[in-house]
Amino acid sequence: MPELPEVEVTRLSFADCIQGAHVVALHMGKALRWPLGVDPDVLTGRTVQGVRRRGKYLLIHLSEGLLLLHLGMSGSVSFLSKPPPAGVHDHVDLVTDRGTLRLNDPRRFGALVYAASQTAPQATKLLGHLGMEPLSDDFDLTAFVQGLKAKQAPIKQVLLAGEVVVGVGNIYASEALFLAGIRPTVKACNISKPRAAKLHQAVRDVLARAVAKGGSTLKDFSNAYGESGYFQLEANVYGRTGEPCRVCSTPIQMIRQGQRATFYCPVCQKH
DNA sequence: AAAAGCCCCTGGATGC
DNA sequence: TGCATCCAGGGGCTTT
Repeated sequence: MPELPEVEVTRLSFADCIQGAHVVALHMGKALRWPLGVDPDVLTGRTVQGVRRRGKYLLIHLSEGLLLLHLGMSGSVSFLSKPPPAGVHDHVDLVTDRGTLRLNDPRRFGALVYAASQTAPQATKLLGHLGMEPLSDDFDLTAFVQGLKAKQAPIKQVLLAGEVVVGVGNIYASEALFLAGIRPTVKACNISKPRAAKLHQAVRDVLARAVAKGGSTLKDFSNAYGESGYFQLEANVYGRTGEPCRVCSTPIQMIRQGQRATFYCPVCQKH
């Protein structure tokens, strides 16, 4: 999926358009990861009050209740004033009087879930365990260091798990660890405070840069206007197995951690 | 309690 | 060209 930058760019691309709109209908096609959890018809007439983001979830706040939208691995949304007939992978149409928010998701790992409130069980189940927001003031260095101290797992997997910090997906986890000079296999609790501080900064930097570039490292990502950002941001290690490190020319290595690929430079990331 | 594995699903790339 | 295999941005759930 889309990692945090892509989700944030997606949010920015339709939040202003849909704010204040009235829901006309909600059409759900093929099953996504979870059922909506409510009769779609009950949403008709409610007002969209705003779109926020928590981790990789988009929170579409209604005059009553909210919709949790996740793009999964392959989801993208578009906001259309005159939507063409739904294609095979278009699974959600949130029709409003300002336009239709359409979810296209070939792999259907995405989800749209209704929650009566942010503290309702449907919401807390998905959001309750999430860690700090890396691009907000919430991302406190001391709390980050303490969070890492509490984890025995390899740092790459701790970043991915989203319990310490959210939004770092498989690409940016490798990229942030490269920037911080940390080997992905190191136990999180064994990272010294100064090195954790470097990682803290690296996570912020890599995500903020990607947002500024329009969420660009993903090869088939496009925002709600259908504009794509095809590898505008150069990866240092991700997907570069065997290619020379941009700093020291050592071939980049690929390993597997928790059935996900991890890339690193064995020289720049010694431990 | 925490960490590791297991799936969900489809399409594109690669290999024989 | 055709078919089989592998791989992919996530993450909740089940098993160790």
